[in-house]
Amino acid sequence: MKVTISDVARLAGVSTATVSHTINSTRYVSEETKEKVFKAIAELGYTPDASARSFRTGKKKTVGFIVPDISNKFFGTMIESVENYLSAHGYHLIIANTKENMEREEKNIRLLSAGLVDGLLIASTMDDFARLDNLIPAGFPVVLVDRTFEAKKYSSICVSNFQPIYRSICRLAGKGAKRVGIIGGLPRLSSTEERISAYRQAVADCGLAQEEALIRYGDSMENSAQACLDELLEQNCDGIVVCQGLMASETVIYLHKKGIQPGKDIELVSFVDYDSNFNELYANQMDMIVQPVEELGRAAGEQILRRIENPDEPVFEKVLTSAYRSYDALKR
Amino acid sequence: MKVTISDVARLAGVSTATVSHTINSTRYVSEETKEKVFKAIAELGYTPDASARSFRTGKKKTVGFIVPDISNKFFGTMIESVENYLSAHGYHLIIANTKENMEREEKNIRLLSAGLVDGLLIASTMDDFARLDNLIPAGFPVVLVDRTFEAKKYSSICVSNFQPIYRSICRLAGKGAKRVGIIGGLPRLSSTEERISAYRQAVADCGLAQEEALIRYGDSMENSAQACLDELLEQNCDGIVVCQGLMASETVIYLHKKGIQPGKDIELVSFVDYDSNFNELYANQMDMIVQPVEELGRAAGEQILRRIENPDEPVFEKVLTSAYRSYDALKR
DNA sequence: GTGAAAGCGCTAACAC
DNA sequence: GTGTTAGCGCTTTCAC
Repeated sequence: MKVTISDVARLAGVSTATVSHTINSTRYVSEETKEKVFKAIAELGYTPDASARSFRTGKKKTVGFIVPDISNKFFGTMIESVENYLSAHGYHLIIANTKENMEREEKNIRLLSAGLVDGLLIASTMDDFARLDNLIPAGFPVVLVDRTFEAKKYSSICVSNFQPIYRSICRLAGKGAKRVGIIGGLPRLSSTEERISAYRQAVADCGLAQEEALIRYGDSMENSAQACLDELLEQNCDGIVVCQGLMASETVIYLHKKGIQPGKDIELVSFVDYDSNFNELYANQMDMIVQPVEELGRAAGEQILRRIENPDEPVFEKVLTSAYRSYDALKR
Repeated sequence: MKVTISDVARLAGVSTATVSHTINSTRYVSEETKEKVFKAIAELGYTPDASARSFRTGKKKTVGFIVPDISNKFFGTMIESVENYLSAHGYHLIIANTKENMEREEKNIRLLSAGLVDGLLIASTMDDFARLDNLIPAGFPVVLVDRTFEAKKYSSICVSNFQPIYRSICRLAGKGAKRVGIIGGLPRLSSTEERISAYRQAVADCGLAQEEALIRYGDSMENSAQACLDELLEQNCDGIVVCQGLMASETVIYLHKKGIQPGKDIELVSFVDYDSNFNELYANQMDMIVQPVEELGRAAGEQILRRIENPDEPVFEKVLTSAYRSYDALKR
């Protein structure tokens, strides 16, 4: 049978209140009483029941993380970093995978916010802020991660998308490129939108070809880059920018198969996933944009705990910057 | 304020019992009563409180997964597959990352099994079964994943380790290799042990060099393969077997940097992570062992739910087999 | 076909 | 310095 706090109290010859207070150090208990209590606990092998406790206190010590694609290295590393921060602060992490599917996101937010977690980290795949907002109970702690919305109702931790793209286009222009294509992620995401708009602006500013056919969108899942590449190569691009890590590795492989060498036959700039081994292999053939994933995760963990512990703090926005690794720097 | 079941009952003019039964379809309720109840629920925006419910019923509808390294593609894909199965069956997944650290595993098992989850999936990093076993409350549903122990006390889902290694050594021998080295994972793990013992046996059976210096161990985390490789190359190996995906990619990169080409200058066999893009890039230069990660995850989810729902079923063991991709098959 | 009420295990206000 | 006890929101037995 399950051993409860009353069993411990009985054996130790004290009240349940005293047991509770000894366990939680929540009021003074004399040394000798403490000792009796701990002895009884050990003897019975008592462990406080977490679900009774969270029911009583209303705190679950648990955070939910709505992720678009767990098996993606970018999010995998982020999850690791979040989990690391949370567990160091006594919280647990519940993962929900949406596979970039809005219905799944909807369902998961609903389930998790209904008393399962104290707060929610969301890397949303929603196209519509209102649809997301409707799911969230009033006052429920939420932090948006990696992807945000116009309406600044919730705190967010993102990475600057404009700057690295703008910079990369200018670099390609400086090296003589005339027709630079771009492969973006899902068009509905804030990150994609920012990147594409940076592209448009840079292409205009640098006097490069401005054609809609040079802008392609993948879905950032397995095998979505090839079709985009075919279309881009047909346009005789002399430069390509790839906006996501998985698609970047697919690009590299596909070009390799076609015998097209980055840095020689075509200029390539890619978002690469943190610590992906591709970085190493292609570091001297293409420019890389490396997002600070671990910092993203840490900051997200930090913010959600803040909001949980102090829900009335004003909305907070953090924008981190990516590292830009130019391959020219590596040639001597 | 939080709206509770009594608020709904009051507004609908029925008892809390009726509300509960309507929500859960747990006894007959007349159509008109149902209607009143649902109307009240909608009006108040009522959501049953998950933590009250799990406190009352003792079921959390949550499974914990103790993972050695979340950011590793192998486990990332596995987590995805587990989460997929669980969420389809109304369960949530709590992730705990141990970073191959036994103390962290200990702490996490203790925390999670104390009323936070209904069952535990463990890819254990423990060297000692007793140490693991001590942490688990009697009768608590546990399924071991990917790594198991001599004592068959818990159900397990693993991948056959002996066969692919044995086979690969024989293949290398058949191609004329004389000195085949191996890079194993953490020596304390069952998977490593099985692989190394397959290696020893194959090397003996095939008449290859049997030297302890040909057996090296990495820790399967970032940057652990290089040192092993240096030592192995010094031994003038003509073949190398790498027992883990991350170390395999590091191997490929390191050899590339040193100008050593797999399949030409040296024979290479690697465990590669499912769907890692390296597969594509090196498919015609080295043999690959691909583990059925998704099936592993699905089977693990299936088994843990079985044990949760029927704790008295006998212990179950499943051993899946890896795919072997020989690169010779690709040359015409 | 529905209601009343006990009680899951714990915390915390109140009392002494 | 410690004990008594109400009650968190729900499910479920028992009763009608």
